[in-house]
Amino acid sequence: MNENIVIALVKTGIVTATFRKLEPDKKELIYRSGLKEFSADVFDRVSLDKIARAADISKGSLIQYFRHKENLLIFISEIFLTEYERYWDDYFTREHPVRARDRIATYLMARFDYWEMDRMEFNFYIKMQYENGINISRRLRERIMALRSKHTLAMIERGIATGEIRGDIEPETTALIVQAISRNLEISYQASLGASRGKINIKEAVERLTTLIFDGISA
Amino acid sequence: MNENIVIALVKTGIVTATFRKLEPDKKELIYRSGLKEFSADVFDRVSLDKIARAADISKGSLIQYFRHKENLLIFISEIFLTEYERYWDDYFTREHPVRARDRIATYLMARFDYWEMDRMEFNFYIKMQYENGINISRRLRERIMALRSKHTLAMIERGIATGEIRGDIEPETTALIVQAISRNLEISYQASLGASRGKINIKEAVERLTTLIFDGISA
Amino acid sequence: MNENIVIALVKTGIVTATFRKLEPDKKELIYRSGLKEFSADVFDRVSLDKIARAADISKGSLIQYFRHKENLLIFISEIFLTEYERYWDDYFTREHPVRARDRIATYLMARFDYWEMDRMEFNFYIKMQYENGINISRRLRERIMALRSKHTLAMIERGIATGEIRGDIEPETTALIVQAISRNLEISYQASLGASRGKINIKEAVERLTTLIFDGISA
Amino acid sequence: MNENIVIALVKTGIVTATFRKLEPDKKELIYRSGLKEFSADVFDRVSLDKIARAADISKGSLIQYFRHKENLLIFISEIFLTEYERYWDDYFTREHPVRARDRIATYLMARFDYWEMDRMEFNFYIKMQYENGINISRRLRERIMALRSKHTLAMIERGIATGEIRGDIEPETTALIVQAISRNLEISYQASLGASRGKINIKEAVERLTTLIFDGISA
DNA sequence: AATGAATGAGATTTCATTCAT
DNA sequence: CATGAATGAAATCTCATTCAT
Repeated sequence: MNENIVIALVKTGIVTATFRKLEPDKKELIYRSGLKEFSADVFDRVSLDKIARAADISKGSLIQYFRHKENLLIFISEIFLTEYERYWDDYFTREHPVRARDRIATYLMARFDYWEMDRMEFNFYIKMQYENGINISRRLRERIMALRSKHTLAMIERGIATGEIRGDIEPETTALIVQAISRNLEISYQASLGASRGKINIKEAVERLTTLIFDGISA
Repeated sequence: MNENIVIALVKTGIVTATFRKLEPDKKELIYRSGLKEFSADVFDRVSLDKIARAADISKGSLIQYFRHKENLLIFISEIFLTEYERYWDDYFTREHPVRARDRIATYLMARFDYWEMDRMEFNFYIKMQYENGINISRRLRERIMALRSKHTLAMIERGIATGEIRGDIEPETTALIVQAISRNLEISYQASLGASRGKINIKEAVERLTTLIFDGISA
Repeated sequence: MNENIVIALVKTGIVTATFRKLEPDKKELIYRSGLKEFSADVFDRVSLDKIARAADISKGSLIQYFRHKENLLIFISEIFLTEYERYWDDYFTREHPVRARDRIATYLMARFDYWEMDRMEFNFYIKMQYENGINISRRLRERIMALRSKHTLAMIERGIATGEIRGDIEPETTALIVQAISRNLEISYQASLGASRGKINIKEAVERLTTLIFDGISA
Repeated sequence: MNENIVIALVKTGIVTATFRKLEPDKKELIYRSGLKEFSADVFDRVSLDKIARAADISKGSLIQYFRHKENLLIFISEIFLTEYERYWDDYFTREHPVRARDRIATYLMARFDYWEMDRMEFNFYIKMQYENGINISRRLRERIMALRSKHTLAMIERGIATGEIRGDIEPETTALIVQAISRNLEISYQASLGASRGKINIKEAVERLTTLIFDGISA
């Protein structure tokens, strides 16, 4: 767990100094326990009792660390988002395929690679897509969306610059296509995880979709 | 309100015979009142009290008609879905543009026309996109998705038959592109309703997106 | 219990219509149970659980009748005050001694007669003298004080008019003497109830004090 | 802070030996911090956390010094009372007006002079007048009352001896008049501090009241 | 059949006190 | 001896569901 984030959260009053002083393992366990519960059900039905029990601490301690339920969710969202951002920072500093087409396909694959690393974070992400009535989740969604827009747009614009992607359409619209398809694929994928027909083959799907995105569906 | 659906719901125990005997107006009012509340907040935070008050019946009656909260949501979902299905049945029996490209653009526009007819149903639909922790909403989403897949697929296959749409890619994959983009547009549109920047111009967006879908993003 | 007060309280949202419809005995029992608990301890330490148990209803019902703890105390205060006011309205419409001195002595005695009728109400009154941190009790104190000021002042002014009471001092100041002494006597009396030395003999005390009030303590 | 009192409190187990060993400044600061909080709100709503923070010690230390919250209040009450007693011991050893009337007026004024010296102690005293549900405050009230009775009684009896105050009434009763009026004045005064109409002019009020006490309200 | 009063499970939150370091 | 983290009892309040009338 990124210590700097925790420090920042102490400053904004989301978590208490007491929490910060916990052993890293404990902090991590609390994060994981919360993540699990918030992945599994709607905000209102997540009970602090259960999270406390899973993290092997008392309800009183949990409330002492975060002061109230909302802060706990904010904390989890922040940790989640930080790790997510770092992953993409790493990703984009690395070298990538030169052809726009391959670059985008690789990016789409990487989206899934990330979730493969941590299934629970994926579930949390999906749940936050659905969660409503709580601003926290909306804010998280927007921040993730903004991050992705930034990346996608950069790729599109570079493609336009190299003459690989058409310039007669606003890059924002073109980016939207990529966004829509990847988001949809994610959700379908998650649904397929629980379904009987078996997992979607992501690699194949990404290849086919990239072809369609680039060449269009026209004959 | 479609009487046959009510009869079917009585059989499956979702609504009681007592409910069926109510005057059509009353049934309709109960449907609308529930729709409104379930559109406005998360399942857990919707209170039967409020719905009953809006429908001008007692909480006791409400529970007597549906036995419990979940059944009320199932009932609403079923009515909602039935109307939705009928709309599309009507739509596809009517004559439509001959070019595949226009046919799909017209279809996308019709998706929004539907919501324009009844804003509350749109809100309910969107909320159900987000609602989770309740299987009902998942089932509703899947059924809507299946319905759309069926329609999209039919259009795609006809396009392949007429040689307008490429046949080298599975029609399911091609359909997925259309699905993803339209779903994304819906959600962006709903977000834009509440935002300050003003409503998205649906007609223009649909045209641009159709172009991209058909011709691809390649230069 | 005065039905009109309950109606008025329903209008201001202090009690619910449901409460109003209860049988008089039940309402009375709830009043008495609350009175008892609020007499016995500070607001924060009074538990709804205990009151509910004493009134032989569920905690849920109690909250349904009053919505929250504060309202319950307001309700009790209002009923208490209404009865108190009615007592004094009755008292002052009756005929009273003609000499100012006797009139005031009789009034002071009546103050104790009232409490003798209902010991629990007396305890509640005393507790409200002490309760703090809650505006309700302050308001109650002020209203009782205002009522007494009105009465005392009227008697003083009449005494001045008949030439029995000195006119060189503002009637408000003179009234203050009577107020201070009666209030003090009340509190001493209540303390003596629990003490070992035995109850104060109110009649004698009132006579002696009236003499001093009128003639002064000078030799 | 009077060391002897602390020693006595150690013996009765109200404070621990550890506390006694603290530097005088620290002890004083703890006293003041507690005084402030207990002046400001009801016992139950005073939090040890806040007192500890104000006294710049840990909550753990606070509890180690006093073992529990009640003891802290007892400690504060004792210190408060000791200072109060010493003030009056000093006061009565000094020379005072020879006329009974002036002696009593001077005494009443001195009551307010005391509070002027330390507004927070005054607030504490007033709060203790109102606090209930805690025996400590009752005991404190009784002891203050007893102290005052003693003083007042002495003045009354001396007045009787010099023939200035009537002897046909028990001195206790006569003393009660003085007590009642001064207590009432104190409470009115404190209320006037927070009110908009401005502070009561104590000197004038005392003069008017003394006149009434001595000469009576008769014309 | 309609009503709405009664219920009680369940959730969050506060904070004195215990206790390990 | 000082510290402050951990605890858990207790309290209010919400609301779906039961059930008597």
